[in-house]
Parts: sequence; C-alpha cells; structure tokens
Amino acid sequence: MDGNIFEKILGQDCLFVDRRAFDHAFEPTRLPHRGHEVESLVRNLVDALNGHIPSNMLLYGVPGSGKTVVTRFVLGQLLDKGEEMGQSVETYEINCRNVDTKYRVVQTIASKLGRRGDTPIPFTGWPTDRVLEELISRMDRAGGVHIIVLDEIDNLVSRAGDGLLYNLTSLNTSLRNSRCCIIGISNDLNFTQQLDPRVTSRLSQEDLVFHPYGAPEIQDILSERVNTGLREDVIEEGVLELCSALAAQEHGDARRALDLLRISVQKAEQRSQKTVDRRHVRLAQSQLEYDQVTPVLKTLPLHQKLLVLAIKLNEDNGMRNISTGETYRTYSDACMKISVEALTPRRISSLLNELDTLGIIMARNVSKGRGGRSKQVNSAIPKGVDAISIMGESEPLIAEAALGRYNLQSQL
DNA sequence: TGTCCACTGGAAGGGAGGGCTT
DNA sequence: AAGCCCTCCCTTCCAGTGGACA
Repeated sequence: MDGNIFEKILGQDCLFVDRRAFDHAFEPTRLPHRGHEVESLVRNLVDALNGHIPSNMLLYGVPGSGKTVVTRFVLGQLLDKGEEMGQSVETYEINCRNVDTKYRVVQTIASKLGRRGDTPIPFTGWPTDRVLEELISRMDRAGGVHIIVLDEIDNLVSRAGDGLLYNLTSLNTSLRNSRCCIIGISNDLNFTQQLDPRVTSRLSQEDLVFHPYGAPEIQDILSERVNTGLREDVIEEGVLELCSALAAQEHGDARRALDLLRISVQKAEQRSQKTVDRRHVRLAQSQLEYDQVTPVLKTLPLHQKLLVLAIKLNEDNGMRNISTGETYRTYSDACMKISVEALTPRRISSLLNELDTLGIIMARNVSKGRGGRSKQVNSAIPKGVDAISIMGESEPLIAEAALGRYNLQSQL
C-alpha cells in the first residue's frame, strides 16, 4: 500500500469546524426559546447568593426539551457569580439512571465532598444511615449552600421508592452550618403520584414545565449549532427543515435533531461531498434507528435476549400483537432448545415491561373479555436486525440453536 | 349482573455476591 | 471468621382487573 493509511482521510476536506457543538454534553452560550425557563431558575437560585435557601424545584419535560442543559447553564453561571461574590455554593449533578439506589446517591454526593484524610466511603457495605450522617457532617464542614440536581429522578423513585427524597428534603433540619436545595428533573409529569404527599409538598415547592420544542424552535437551535460547528454554506436548503420536522415528530426532541444533523454531515463527508442534502438526512435517519437498538440489545442479559428473539420469531411468522402467554411459550421453547432453564411467567412479565421502557418492544395492556387480560407485544426493532444481531456476534450458535437450526445439546 | 379468563403487578422473601466491622 | 448491611435477580403467592359472555 502506498503511503500511510490515515493520509487519505486526513487530507480530506472536513465539513466540521467544531464537532463538539453537536455533542449532547455541549453547553451552548445561548439557549434559544428557553429564556422563560432560565429566568424561573435564576429567580429561585439567586437566593443562594443572598445566603438564603432556594426553594426545592421539580423540572418536567419530554426528553430533549432542554431541562438538563438549562440547569447546567444556570448552575454554571451561579457558581461563577458565587465565586465572584465570595459566597460558597456547591452543586452536584446526579443522573439517577446510572446512580439509582438510595445508598449510591448519598455515597456519590458525600464522596464528592471528601477531602484528603477522610475515610473513603465504599460502594457498598455501610448502613445507608451512616453514609447519610457522613454526608451531613461533610456538608456542614464545607458550609454554604449545596444544590443537588437529581436528573431522571422518576427513575430513582420507581426503582428505590421515595425514602431518599424524604431524607434529602429534610436535610436542612439536620444541617447546622450549611443549607441544601434539591432540583429534580423528570421526564414523567405524573411521577409525583408515586410519592408520599409530604415528600411532594417539600420537593415541588416550585414546578417548571419544559414544553416540547416545535419544528421551528428546533430549527433555530440547529441554526445556532451550525454556525458554531460547521463551515459556511455546507448545509443545503431544506436540510434543517427536514431534521427539525423529523425530530418534532419524535416528541420535539432537540437531541434527536442534533444527532440527525451530525450524522447527515458525516454521511456527506464519507462520500467526499462538500454539501449536505436531504438524502444524507434520510440515510442518517435509518442509521439512527439501527444504532439506537443494536447497542442496547448487545448489553441485554441472556433471558431478555431470548425474549426479544421469541417476539421477533413470532413476528417473522406473520404474528402481530402477540400475547404474553404466546411470547412465554415461544421463549420457554427457545430456552429448552439451548438447555437453559426458563424463568417464571411472573418474571417474564416484568422483563417485558423493562424491554418496553428500553424501547425495544411496544407492549400495551388489553383485555379480550373472556379471553382474559394480557399484554399485546410488538417488537420495535428495525427490519435489518436479525437473530444473530439480537443474540450478539459472540453467541451465534446459541442464536441458531434457539431458532432450532442447530443442535447445541449434541455439542455439550 | 355475575362469571370467567389470562393475565398483571404488588408484596414478601430467598439466595448469591460484594464489602465493611468487630 | 462471624456478623452485618447492601444490591441484584429471581420465585412464590395472591388479590385485582377489563371486558366478553351467559
């Protein structure tokens, strides 16, 4: 081969000026169409600078409606101002999708407050109350105002209950030398229904609803990022409109629009084209659908994979709206073929709910009268994903065996 | 109006695995 | 080493449910 293999790509014209402008974690300096929300947060959090305790807040809105980015933006400015004024303000952002138990949330915050010489708090082992006590003493030691942001708080409550929120919202009664404020961010408007009324009244002293972006608003956000992230005149007419319209269909998700645009630009680059047109957006759309599902599938535990396989198998045989019972029969059949003990129907019912939450299947409860009550299950997996992709490349024989095309037992 | 079906989903608890304390 | 605490994954039990049907 002539020359270095990287040279060909390195020499290519790049359409991006700054790729980070399309990152989900990118923090823009302007937040179009979120002025009202920024102001509400600022009006409340300014108390932290005056030495008072800001009200606890709950921010609601569909995914990609700017809740997290607005909160980060405001807290960033708050920290700057606090430093300038010599007011001690600490902020903690916890994503409750990753940190989803009472112990871990408290442990994460307390560890962030740790200093050299402190006993490190283990990931597990201590009684939760002890970690909570440690948190209180470390907060008091640091002093000032502590603002705890619990992103995807609905996820925490559905997994771990509202015990933690009870503790956190009553921290101020135990703190002597510092003050604490909670900002909960939720995708689910009705999640407070799962809470004890006492927790609800303390937590949602102020509610802020982020309405989904409409297509024109998403278009403004995209234009902003195009100016920062791309070369001039790269985007052809109609591209931003299409990205915005597609994302607006998906409940006004601005992140989705940014992903679409970023991948569209990459598609144009891969083809050594100097501009991005609507065909690139269509290509990006189908890649996004594929990419959304396959990494999630790969990380699923074996029984969930088998469950997805069972649903897919039924669908390949022309079935739609498959009942829980039918899904279970196909699943346990597949388990038998690979000599794995099937889980109980109760467990499978829960796993179907989990797969529904992950967006891998669509399940809804229906009653067929005397035919009983059940779920109607359909897969949400794009057509191009086959059994091998579901089971993962490392387990092709298991996939073949589960489909009955290969005898695993003869190999055991 | 009551019965019945095929489940759903809450509650309780077992057991494995991991870590800390005494 | 024993005892304790925590999470995670799972089972078992069972009351509850929506709507067709007799």
